[in-house]
Amino acid sequence: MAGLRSGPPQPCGCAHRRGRAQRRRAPTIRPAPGLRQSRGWQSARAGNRYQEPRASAGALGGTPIHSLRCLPQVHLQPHTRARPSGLVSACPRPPPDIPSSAGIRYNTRIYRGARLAVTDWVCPPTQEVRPLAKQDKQFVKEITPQSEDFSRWYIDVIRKADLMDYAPVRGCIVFKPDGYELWEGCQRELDRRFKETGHRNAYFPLFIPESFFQKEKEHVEGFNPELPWVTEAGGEKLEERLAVRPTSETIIGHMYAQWIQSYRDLPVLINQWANVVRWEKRTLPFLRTSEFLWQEGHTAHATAEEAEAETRQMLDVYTDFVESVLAIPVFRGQKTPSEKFAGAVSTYSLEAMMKDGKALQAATSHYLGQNFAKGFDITFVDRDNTLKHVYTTSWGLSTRILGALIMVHGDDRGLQLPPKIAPTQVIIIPIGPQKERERVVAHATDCLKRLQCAGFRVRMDAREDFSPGWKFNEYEMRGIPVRLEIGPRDIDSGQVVLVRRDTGEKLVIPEAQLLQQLPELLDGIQRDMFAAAKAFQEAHSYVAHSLDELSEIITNQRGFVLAGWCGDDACERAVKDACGATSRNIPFDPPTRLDNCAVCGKPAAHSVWYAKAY
RNA sequence: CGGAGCAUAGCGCAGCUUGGUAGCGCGCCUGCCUUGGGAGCAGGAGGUCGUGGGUUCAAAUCCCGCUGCUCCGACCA
Repeated sequence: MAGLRSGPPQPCGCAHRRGRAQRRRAPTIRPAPGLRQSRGWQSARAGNRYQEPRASAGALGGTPIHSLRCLPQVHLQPHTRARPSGLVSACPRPPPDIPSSAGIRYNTRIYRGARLAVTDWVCPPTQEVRPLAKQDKQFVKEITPQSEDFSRWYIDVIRKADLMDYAPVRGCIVFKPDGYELWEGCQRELDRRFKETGHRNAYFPLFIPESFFQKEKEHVEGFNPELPWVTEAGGEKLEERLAVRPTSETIIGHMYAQWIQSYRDLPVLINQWANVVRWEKRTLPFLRTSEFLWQEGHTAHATAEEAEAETRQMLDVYTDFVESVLAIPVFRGQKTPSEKFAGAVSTYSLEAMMKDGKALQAATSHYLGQNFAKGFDITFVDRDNTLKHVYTTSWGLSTRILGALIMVHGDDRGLQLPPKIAPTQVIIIPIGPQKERERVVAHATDCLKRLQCAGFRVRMDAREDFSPGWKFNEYEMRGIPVRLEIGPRDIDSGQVVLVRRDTGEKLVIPEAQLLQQLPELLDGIQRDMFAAAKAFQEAHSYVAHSLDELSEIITNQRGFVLAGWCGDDACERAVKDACGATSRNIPFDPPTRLDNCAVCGKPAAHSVWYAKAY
């Protein structure tokens, strides 16, 4: 850290390089490479969850800081590096109600080969709206515009927003704190939902004996090419090589075989948070890395019906999480046989549409039937005193979802985070001349503490060595949903300025109403971000009746195309060969029914979403 | 794993064709000055040019290998 460097540079006696041109400042605004917070970063976090503020927190008024007993004292001094800690658990409160995405409904109409149209658009209540200053100016110059090169944009954003760094091992990344916090948010929300549906966490080994993979034929064929092997340890060659897990069906199956004896032991409902490794040929940060983080649920049931219900239930859990927390609309459906998980009877998926029109599988849930039960001899004695194989499921969601989060909501200014997942929901920026500074920072700190105490995730940037304008751009790039500006004029008139990241709208509200209005504002942003993503998804969803039509849309329009499918692998393959799109899934509730296979013209067994995929 | 491109200071790049002293902008450090959309002035620090070999009196520069990243294709969450 620069802040730890010692003293001013010492003049050295040796012949130092000379002749550097005199430094000239460019007249234009320049970016801040590195985005380091070198010092004086006065910030603190509140509780993990975005919640309705407590009524008892009171209105923002003249209550002195020290009267808020629930917070430790925070000393704000310029150039301190201390981060106030202990604020995290300052205000314990019950879990929030996460409204289901079912609350938002959209009416769609389908045209032949045409776009799906959105007719409902929810706007949050707004107060006074001031125009965004110099709105058309491109501030974040180091981010390639999406329209120019989407891939480049993606890489630029994740690096500038400081989410990750490349690791020295090929295809591996470091999740930096700002990126890892997003994953922690996913864990928090998902874990709660898993537990609410009766699951418990456990942890299984990273290493899997080679012989385990042989027990399920499809499984071994599916994963063999991408397994890393441990062949030597402790200076000796191993008798049996160990795979670094690509997924844990096998080793968990092995354990379940020992744990399950009777129908009374069922169901087994276990989830594991873990890292897994798949040696990928082509890697992309978050989307495809050699090692990635995920959760994998593994359950065992007495009947097929129960296992199938579990499979579908977890898909619902994922849907709720992805749509209501991440504000990413998804297409739900079943994978075609060629796209299903190696070893599964059936695979279900959520497919999300990125802003370049490509698909990203957001989560999967597999009904494994008795495939693994037979491979690993997982049996139980049923009520009728007969020995039976169990029925298993597995379901997973990985850090890949962060790539979706970025590519669904991000824009040319950088990241854009939905309030429910944003590690920081509100950034407070005190503004004012030197002589007013003490007063402004004290007031802003007061505001910070009230918001934190009310359960919001808030930070303040009171650094003096960055201009307000710089900070505005900085936090927009980092995707923080709401910026709160406090300056002398605001204090004098008892107001604060709130600025939305998603629309750029400025709202000036009385400070006394902040605690009442902020939840509405955050909810509004959450809703609008989902609605915007939904509108985009529907605007880029098409229906095709022939391979030519399908191909033309994929090539020229980008997006998802719904087409009839007879069920033959060859027809699916033909689509891929024609335009590079693969079948994403067979939707549960297709927006329209198609009578004939788009490729061969035979009666269609299903309607399938096709798209180019990540 | 095939095809292409890139690798020089924290970041973005020039220098390479035609071998000979390591350069620019931003950032960083010090001081002053400033703060409602990326301010200004002055001074300063920082690079064995990805890595290993070769050619040469001499290599960032020429040649070969390796590694990593990016893009395009085949495989996948």
